[in-house]
Amino acid sequence: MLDEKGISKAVIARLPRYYRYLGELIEHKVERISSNELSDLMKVTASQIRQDLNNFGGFGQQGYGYNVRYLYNEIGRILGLDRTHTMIIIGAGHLGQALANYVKFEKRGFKIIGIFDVDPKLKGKSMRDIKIQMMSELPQFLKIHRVDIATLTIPKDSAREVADLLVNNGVKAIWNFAHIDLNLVLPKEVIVENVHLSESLMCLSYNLTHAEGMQKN
Amino acid sequence: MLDEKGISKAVIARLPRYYRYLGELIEHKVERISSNELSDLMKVTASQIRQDLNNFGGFGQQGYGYNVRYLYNEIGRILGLDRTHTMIIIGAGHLGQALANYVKFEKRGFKIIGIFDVDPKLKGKSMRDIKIQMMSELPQFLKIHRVDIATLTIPKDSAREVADLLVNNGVKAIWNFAHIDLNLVLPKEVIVENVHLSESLMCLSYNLTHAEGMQKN
DNA sequence: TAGATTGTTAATCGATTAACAATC
DNA sequence: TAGATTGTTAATCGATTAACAATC
Repeated sequence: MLDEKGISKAVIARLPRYYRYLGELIEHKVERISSNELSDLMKVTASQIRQDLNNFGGFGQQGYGYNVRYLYNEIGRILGLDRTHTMIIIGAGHLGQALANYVKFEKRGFKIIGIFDVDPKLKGKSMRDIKIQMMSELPQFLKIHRVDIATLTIPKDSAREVADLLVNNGVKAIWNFAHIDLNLVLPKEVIVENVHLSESLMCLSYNLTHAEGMQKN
Repeated sequence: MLDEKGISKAVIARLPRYYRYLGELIEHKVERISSNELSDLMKVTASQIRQDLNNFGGFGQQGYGYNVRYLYNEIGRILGLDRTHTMIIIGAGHLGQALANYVKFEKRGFKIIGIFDVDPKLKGKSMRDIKIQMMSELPQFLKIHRVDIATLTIPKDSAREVADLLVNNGVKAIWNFAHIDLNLVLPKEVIVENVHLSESLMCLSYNLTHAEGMQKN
């Protein structure tokens, strides 16, 4: 396996999309594909596909192209989808529920082992066979269970405090839906992936407002 | 107002974050800020801040910096947050409910005027005073109401068909949560903003898997 | 006025695309 | 073998950063 260090964020962000298209090709029983055919399908340059993949190793064969299933598995491995990641969800509101109920995550190896909320009304209730626990039970839970990823679907005001608690109890990665840049306030070795839905909607609004004069890039 | 055409996606994507920080500064009663102070706060270069803002006009003053509230309002205007956008939600599952219940969208001018689903069990039920309607009622609804944005929180398999229906009935922008690149299958003048949550989670997984050898950029 | 800080041009850096030799 | 297509180097393009004159 070649060195996978120093890969740019842009490349990494494209991998899941390659993975998705390859998965669909498998569903359609396609066995091999050239960078040119994939380029047509995904509307990116063949050059970019080859460059991106060669960051991680030579997965293709001259004169043949890429074996779809092999490449799919390799990208899955690069993305860490060949392992199981344990996950907890903090915040059992609608968004937390939406994520907890999203079955496909389980299929990709993200196993939800706990759901937490501050609301006493939710005490004892369950989501997908997982009992909702109170936040006060979280520290003890973290002492017993290894948690790879904590998903934060809580209001921004409590996000920092909760994130600190998680990090102090050994959580190494946070999937953050609160409107705060947790990466700036947590130790830099903690992995934070921010999902800012309102910012996505604002970009849509920008494009809608400035329609007709299509922006480049 | 200066020309706002030809702004790169990277710049646009940063505007909501400036907007958020400026909003917080207003909450903290900060009246003025220099690109250098904002740079410290947001961990981007002062140069980038000045370059980004100057794509849209000179909002600052030499020797003074930027007036926080003025800049906030200007960026809001650039993002189209000074108008009201009508929005419908297609798919009243957990994610659709999460978005429908997110009060802040309303505050920013995104007004939900309809929620649709295929599930007859949801018929007659309401979310935030908005009655859930059946998909069969959608075409008629679109003839009566101007819809700026359609939010798609439905499975990927029906997404394309529904998107076509929306576009054929005059919807110009789609906020897409289904795992399909609708921008590639719809007419190019239709504005599509994709939110692929599973791809975000995969990036997190990548970083977790390759931790210690931190990636650049 | 002097000091501060912008707006903007120029320099650098990195990412994307093109080209082609290597090779299946 | 001949044709196809990769892996990889080189060229281009665009985005970021640095520098500084303009000016409040």
